[in-house]
Amino acid sequence: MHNRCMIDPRLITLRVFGRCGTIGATAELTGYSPSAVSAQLRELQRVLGMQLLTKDGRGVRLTATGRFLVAGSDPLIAQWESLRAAAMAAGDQVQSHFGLGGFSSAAAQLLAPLAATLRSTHPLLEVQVLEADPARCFDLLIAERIDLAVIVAMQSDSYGEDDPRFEQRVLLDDPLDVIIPGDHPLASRETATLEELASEPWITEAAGSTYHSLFTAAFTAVGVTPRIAHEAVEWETHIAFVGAGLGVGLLPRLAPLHGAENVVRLRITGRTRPTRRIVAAVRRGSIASPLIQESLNILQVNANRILTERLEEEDL
Amino acid sequence: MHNRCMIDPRLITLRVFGRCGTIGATAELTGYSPSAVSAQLRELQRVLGMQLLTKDGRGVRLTATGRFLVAGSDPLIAQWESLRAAAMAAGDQVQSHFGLGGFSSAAAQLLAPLAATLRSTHPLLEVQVLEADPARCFDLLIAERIDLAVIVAMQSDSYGEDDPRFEQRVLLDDPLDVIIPGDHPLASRETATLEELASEPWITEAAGSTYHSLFTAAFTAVGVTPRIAHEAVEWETHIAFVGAGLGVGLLPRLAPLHGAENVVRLRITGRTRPTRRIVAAVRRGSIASPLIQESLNILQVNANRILTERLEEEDL
DNA sequence: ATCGATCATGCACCTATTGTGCATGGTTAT
DNA sequence: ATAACCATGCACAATAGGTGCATGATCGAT
Repeated sequence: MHNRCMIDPRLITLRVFGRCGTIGATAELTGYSPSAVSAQLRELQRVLGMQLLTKDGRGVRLTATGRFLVAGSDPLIAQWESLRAAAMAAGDQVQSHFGLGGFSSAAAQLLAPLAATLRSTHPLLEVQVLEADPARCFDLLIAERIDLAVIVAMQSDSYGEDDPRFEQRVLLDDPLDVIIPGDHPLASRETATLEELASEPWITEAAGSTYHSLFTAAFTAVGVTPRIAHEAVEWETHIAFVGAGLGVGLLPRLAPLHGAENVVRLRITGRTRPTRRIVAAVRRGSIASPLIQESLNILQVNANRILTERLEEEDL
Repeated sequence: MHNRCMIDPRLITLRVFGRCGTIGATAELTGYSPSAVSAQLRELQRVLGMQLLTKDGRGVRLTATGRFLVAGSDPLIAQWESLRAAAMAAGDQVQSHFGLGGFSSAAAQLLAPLAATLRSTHPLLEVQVLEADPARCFDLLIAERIDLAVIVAMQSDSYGEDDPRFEQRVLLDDPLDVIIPGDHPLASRETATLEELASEPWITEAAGSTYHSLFTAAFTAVGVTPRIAHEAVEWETHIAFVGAGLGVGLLPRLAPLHGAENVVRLRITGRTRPTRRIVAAVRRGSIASPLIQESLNILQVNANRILTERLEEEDL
């Protein structure tokens, strides 16, 4: 649990606190107890001779100095990651621990094979996979719990493409299919357009969730406002709802149907073909690390394999 | 003893090892025991998954990866120092520990007043002064045992003016006087030239010492080769030798005669007036720190005071 | 060759840093 | 007013990290 190193772990903790703003959340994210986080930050202030935190209501918040330190530590972390990566590459060596993070369908389709491959090619490397949603993946990267995350890119998120803390690389654009009940008028079709389905009752995630913004973006692009009938979190649930005839929904191509009863998957055609962009994210500077490079290659190969399999599928 | 922070202390230890090449010397310099240094470096290799050391005869030496890491850590350290300095300045705060280093006459004339001033202006700052020769001062800076050093600049040394690990600032040029026995024919003079004293038996430090290079440089500048009769380490000893009539010697203006018997101090005039340049050195990046800035100002004020007192003296 | 010096390292042991779990006190929302 | 939440202090436990000494390996000098 304590594989952080080189940069004082208490500074890492401070950075995490800088993100989530409360001791409790910091503890949850870092894997420490709240008392430990509190003690760490107190000790950090003592050793640096800086006041970093102030009481604020029932919580605490960063002082100006604290915010300054958090922001200024970005290049420091990046520099270290970069140095480590270069040293690894120069010495043709590989670290002993490697943390991966990703959301469910990516974890199943991309992360699992990656972990398996790494496990066989580097027998004495302990690979750890954490399933987490994209936002949490970024937090886990900051907390140095994981070293590489596979996530869906989100424009609406607080982590921009050019965040100084991360480097990102597109792996694949995963199209969204539409799933409809088997007894739906369009069920015998192969493809459909969003316009054709505009008046259907839709099943989506709760507002603010990972895919909701993708959902709304897709429909605003075609200029219609879908009627949201039901909300579900897991794809399993989406599928079940559709199977029960409650409505229609979007399902990423990567998410398998598992031969669900009474559910048909249709490709979306027409002007707007919504996709989710799946990217790999690492801490800035670490991208040159041999292990990261190897992982990215494996991911890319898998992503390409998936894409070509789809093409062959379509050729049938 | 363990005020190092933020950058993993084991990396600091590795850097020190990179300089002195042996575990024992590293231990001496860092203040750890040899076992501790050995264990630290072993642990560092484990946690980084890199092989940094190799057996070499009865000792160990850095691998290519190790050297790479040591060299590459320079900017990392500088970046941290810079960040800390900026945060300190931004928050108008001051660290809790401050280490000073310097050689004897600088320690007496410049460092002691500095420490006294800091002690009074920052009552809860613990100031530590280490007397050490210039080369060791640089090592102590690397080892993070001290934060600021007052040293004589040496062109022949392995630490150049532009070393990426340090920043240096000239405090004052301290002229070298000549000291001769009271019964010497020139004893009644106020000044002398090096040429006039070329044939005297000279007292100097051992070859390779801090001042020996200064000594030879002065005489090569005037084109004569002095006869070195005796060697002494401490100025006290130099003075005693001269007082005993064993020869003549050079003595920095900053080093006091303490009313020694039978010794006269003469200013050196003529084409070549040897001086030793006294500079302050800090770890790169830390120069913006408020405490460092304040210290440098105090040092500069003291240096200027010394210079003006000399001018007034000469006016008499 | 032999002996002594020099180095690094392993081991037993000790210390103090740093973690957890629980209780407490202050602060906000219902 | 009461409940929920948040940070923190304290007793206690684990463990990282230190010292000192003994050991083994290598080199230089006699």
